[in-house]
Amino acid sequence: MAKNNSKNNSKEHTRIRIINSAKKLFSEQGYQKTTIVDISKQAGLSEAALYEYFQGKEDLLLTIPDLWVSELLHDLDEQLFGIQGAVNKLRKYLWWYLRRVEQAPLDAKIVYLFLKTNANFLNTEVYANVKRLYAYLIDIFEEGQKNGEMKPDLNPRIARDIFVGTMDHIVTRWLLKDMSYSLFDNLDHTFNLLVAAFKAEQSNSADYLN
Amino acid sequence: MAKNNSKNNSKEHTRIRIINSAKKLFSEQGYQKTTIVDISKQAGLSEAALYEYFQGKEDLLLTIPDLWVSELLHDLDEQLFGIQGAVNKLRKYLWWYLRRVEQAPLDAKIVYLFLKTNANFLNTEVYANVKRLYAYLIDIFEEGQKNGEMKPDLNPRIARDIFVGTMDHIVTRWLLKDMSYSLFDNLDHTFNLLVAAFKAEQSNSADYLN
DNA sequence: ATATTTGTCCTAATGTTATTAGGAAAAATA
DNA sequence: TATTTTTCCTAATAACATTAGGACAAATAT
Repeated sequence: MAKNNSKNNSKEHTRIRIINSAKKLFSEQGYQKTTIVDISKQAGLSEAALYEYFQGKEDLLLTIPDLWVSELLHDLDEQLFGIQGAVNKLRKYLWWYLRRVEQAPLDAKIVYLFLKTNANFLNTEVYANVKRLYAYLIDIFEEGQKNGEMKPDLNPRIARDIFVGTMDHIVTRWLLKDMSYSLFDNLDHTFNLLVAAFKAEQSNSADYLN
Repeated sequence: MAKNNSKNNSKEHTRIRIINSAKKLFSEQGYQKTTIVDISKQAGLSEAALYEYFQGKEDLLLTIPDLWVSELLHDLDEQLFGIQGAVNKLRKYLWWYLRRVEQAPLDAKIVYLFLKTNANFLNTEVYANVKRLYAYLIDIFEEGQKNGEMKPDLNPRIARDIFVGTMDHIVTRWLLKDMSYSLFDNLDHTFNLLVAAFKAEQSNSADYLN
């Protein structure tokens, strides 16, 4: 009844090989232009064998970002742990996220460029996790209101929209331009402008530290 | 040599019929799931006849937003004509753009959800026109700096990124949520936050009127 | 008016690609 | 050693984009 480890490992290993091949090809050539034959060749398998691991091309497309985003979600907790103040948390969030994108551009490309067009996107686990990732921001803005860092009449959801919209825009352009420059260029200036939008007018900046 | 009007008209009419059919089906079912047979049936033609009008499915996909965006570009000049001050222009830009999206949601859906995934997108006329559309914002921010409305050290390109990112985010979510609410909900609050990011600190708000 | 060219459309291929059938070989288990 | 399960393959099948080749009619030329 107990499964043999080596078998398990090799099965898992093959699965990972397929995922990596698909990731590479999707992000290089796009989803449509990548064929199942391409992917299976790259992974060293026949087409049919691939169907033992994935239900089909679409399933494969959805699996890739699923892994990435759920990993991000788990990491975020760790990253924000111990950071004091809403503005500091926001800053960490932005730098952390762009770093993760920089480190996994293939995953990011699939999420940003190919996923939204998929009719099932809204029903996927990825979408749910992306929402959770963004929901953190709402908590941060609410915290900022409580401690006086942020405007008292700030709508946290709208603040989130502005923050996420800007972040997504930066990432999307970087991906479309083939990652030909640093994501962190001018990021300080961008962040300062965003904070100016959210910050309380007469912010006694040390208030929340007491 | 001179062409008959009725013939010309019927040719043009058929072309438009095909475009409208494709627009409807692409935005309802997505690009991938829409077949050439679907489109040609909807337009009352055979598949082969469609190829007299368009080079193929991809050409059809690119033609639709091309028409829309170039129309937008032309309209924008008119809309901003006579509006005084950078903040007022920004406001008009935002309201105008979202209105146009509201009025042509099928075109918007194609631009926002299906176009970016296309490998040729960066080389299309649509992309060039979208860039021009967004470049207007840079002019507006520069004007705002000259007349003291905007922060003197504002980087106009970054301000544009924030503005466009927020706008695109609002539109994208609205499209993904099947246009089930008004694009203008909370728009005032959103706009005020954005302006707070860009505005000069001690803005003597009437300066630029002199 | 008749012949010829051009424009519009069709049915029937063709070729690519995702997916499935059916079974062989190997590995695990009894 | 026999049997079941896993993993993989070759060879269909089916959906679809695109093309061939020609019919028919409208426009134009003679």
